[in-house]
Formats: sequence, C-alpha cells, structure tokens
Amino acid sequence: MTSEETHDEIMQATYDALCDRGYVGLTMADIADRAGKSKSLLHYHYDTKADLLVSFIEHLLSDFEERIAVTEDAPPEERLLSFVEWFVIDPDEDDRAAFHLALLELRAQGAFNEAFSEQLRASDELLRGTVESILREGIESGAFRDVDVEATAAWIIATVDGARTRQITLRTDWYTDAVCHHLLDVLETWLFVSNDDRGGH
Amino acid sequence: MTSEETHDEIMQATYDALCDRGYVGLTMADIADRAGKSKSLLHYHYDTKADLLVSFIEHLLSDFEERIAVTEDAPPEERLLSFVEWFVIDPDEDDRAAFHLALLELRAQGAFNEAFSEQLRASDELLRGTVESILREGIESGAFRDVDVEATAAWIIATVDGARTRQITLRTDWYTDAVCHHLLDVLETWLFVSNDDRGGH
DNA sequence: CGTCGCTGACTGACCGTTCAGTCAGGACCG
DNA sequence: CGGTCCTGACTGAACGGTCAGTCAGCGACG
Repeated sequence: MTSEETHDEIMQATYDALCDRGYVGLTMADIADRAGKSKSLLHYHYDTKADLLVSFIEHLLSDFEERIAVTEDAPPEERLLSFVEWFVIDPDEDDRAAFHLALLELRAQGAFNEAFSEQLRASDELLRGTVESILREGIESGAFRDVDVEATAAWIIATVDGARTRQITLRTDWYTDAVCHHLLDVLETWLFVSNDDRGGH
Repeated sequence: MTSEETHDEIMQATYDALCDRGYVGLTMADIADRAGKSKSLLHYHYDTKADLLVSFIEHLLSDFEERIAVTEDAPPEERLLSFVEWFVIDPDEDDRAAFHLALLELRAQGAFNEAFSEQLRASDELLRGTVESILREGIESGAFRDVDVEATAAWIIATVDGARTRQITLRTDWYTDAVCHHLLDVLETWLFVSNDDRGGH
C-alpha cells in the first residue's frame, strides 16, 4: 500500500474516532485499530499525536476549500442565504453534530498549540473572505446596502458559529435553525435593499 | 477549618487551575496543590473528579445569577447595551480569556456528561430569560419594535457567544469588540424604535 | 535469470509516565 | 470516645512513544 493511501486511511480513521470518542477520548490506539493498522505505524508516518492532528486539520481545510468554491455564480442574496442555511444542523444529523463537537474541542486546544491555531486562523480567514466577497458583490450590484464589509462578515460568522456551538454543547435541536432563520430575517430588513428603493435611484 | 470554607478554597483552586492549564490539563493533584491540601481530601469531599466539576459549575452558576440581577432598573435600551457590551473581552484581560477557554472545553464535555449539560442548559435558560425580559420590557414601553422575543434572545446570545468563542480560540483580540458593536449598530436600526416613529403614534 | 543489497511500510513487545482513585491511619475537637 | 477533617503512601490502568526486527518489492549486477 502506498504512503498516500495509508495517509487517507488514517485521516478517515481519525475522523471516525473523533466523531465517536471526541477529542479528549481520542487515542492513537483507537485510530490505529480503526485504520486496521498498528499504533507504531502512526508514529512512523507522524512523529507525535499532535503532528497527526495538525495533518488532520490541514486535510479538513483542503476539503473545506473545495466545498466552499461552489455556487459562485448565483446572485448575492441567494449565495448569502445558502451560506447561512449551510450552518443549520438537523436534529437527525448525528454524526455532523458529533464531528463539530470534536472540532470544537480541537479548536479550544488551539490556544495551547500554535500549529493548531495557525490552521484555525487560516480557516477563519477563508470563511470571512467568502462572506466578504458575497457582501462586496451585493453592494456593487446594488442588492445590499453599503455596509462595513469586514465587520458584517465577522458578525455573520460569529452568529452562525455561536448558534452551532450552543446547539451542540447544550444538546438542543433547535438552536441553529432558530438563529440562522432569524438572522436571515434581520438581514432582509437590515442589509437587503428593498425593491422600492432599488427602482427609485 | 469547616467543610464550607474548604469547599470554597477548592472551588477557587479549581478556577485557578482551570485558567492556568485548561480543562484537558486539569488534574486533581494540581487542584489540591493550589488549595494547599492533599489530593485525598478532594476525594473525601467529592467522590470523583466529575463530581467536583459538577459542583464547580453549580458554583459558577450561582455566582452568575447574582451578577446578572444588577442594573434591573435602567431603561431597556441601556440594559441591552450593557448586556451586549458585557461580552467584549479586552486584549489585556488575560485571565478572563483563559477562563472562558476552559469553560468552552468544559461545555464541549457536556455532550458526554449528562450532569454537565444539565447545568449548562440551566445557564442558557437563565441567559436567554434575562434577554427576553429586557426585550419584553422594551416592547411594552414602546422602545423596541414588536419582535419575536424568544428567537431574538437566542439570536443575540448566539452572536455574542460566537464572537467570544472565536476570539478565544483563534487568539485574536478584536472579535468580541467588532462583533458586539456591530450587533449594537444592527439592533439600533432593526430593533429600536426611532424617536421620529415614537412621537407619531 | 537469479540473487544480493537495500528501502519503505509495517508490527508487537515493551517502557516510562501520568493520573484518578484507595486505604490505613492520625490529629483535633466536642 | 467518636466523629470530622485530613494526609501520605500506594495501586492499577491508560496512554504516548520507542525500538528491534519482519517482509515484500525492486533495481543492479554477474
């Protein structure tokens, strides 16, 4: 088996283990078992557990970059809507909640691990950049009011991320749904230029 | 020394240890050392580490209840403003960031520990209830538009909590400041009834 | 063609450390 | 004397990491 195939298997095993046990319960032995490999092999490919996890975050991030590139040609209102909607977690999406929970644990560890937080900041910039570009496009096309792009993007992301965090940590099933849709309501009156105003220019 | 005094000392030591090492790095020995007591004593007062932490969360919550009761007689706009402002973390408030980081780790563990998440849900309800009462008061007095109180409260809390989470985990110093003040801007146009509209009724 | 040398992927046994929890006992106090 | 508060020495399990060694494949060379 090539090194790359093994790498992919280990990443998948790490994902599974993380969903199942969470970050705190994550052990090298567990990952190895799920990959059908030995613990030593993990250390053969990655010096330490932390190295493996950094690699895992990179893996996630590249995955995420691919996924975020889609729906680039829709109108800005629609893009913003589907972006926000994207954060809603259905009650039945168990593994998604589990994964984001593990990710939250990992994010919290970023404060103690420079390599982690570097990766996390990169993902934050990617996320904010995406929303900023949607906002800029909307402002240019006249669909949105001329708001502070950076502040608005940070605000939107904080909101949807906060809703997700609370849904997951409080074990409720309604938080993301309620907050994201409420946010869209607010955006409609606060950000979107109504059709009346739009004609009269 | 009475049992109660010891309890308080242990809670304080737990707080200090949590700020210093985070939840993952938290050990019974560390707490005991900081309290100037033996590890065995902790087990004398609390059967397990988890029990101690549940007790700690209860302790926090009662603390929090006391603090939230203040400024009840200010006008609703002002109460809401100071509530949101309350979440801004200055760059120099190191221990506050450290504490909230540990709390975030603890919150993430709530998903694996029913006793934890019960406490956390109680604190969420307290928080939401506070904002809801501010909103209801403002709507009644005509200071706020007649919005959906539950959804708006959840949304505000998700926003400020999300900003805090990102500031802490990404190790930035601007997130809460930028988001909270932007939120206040939005609230001003979206929620507050302007003086013009207020007179003409 | 065969075999020799070498490498990359992989394993199992093992080690040192850390840590929650136990237990027998001691001091002080009413 | 009995109960409450407290200690130090200890145990067992879990876990990250190490290390010597196996094995399949492959290129080079006679």
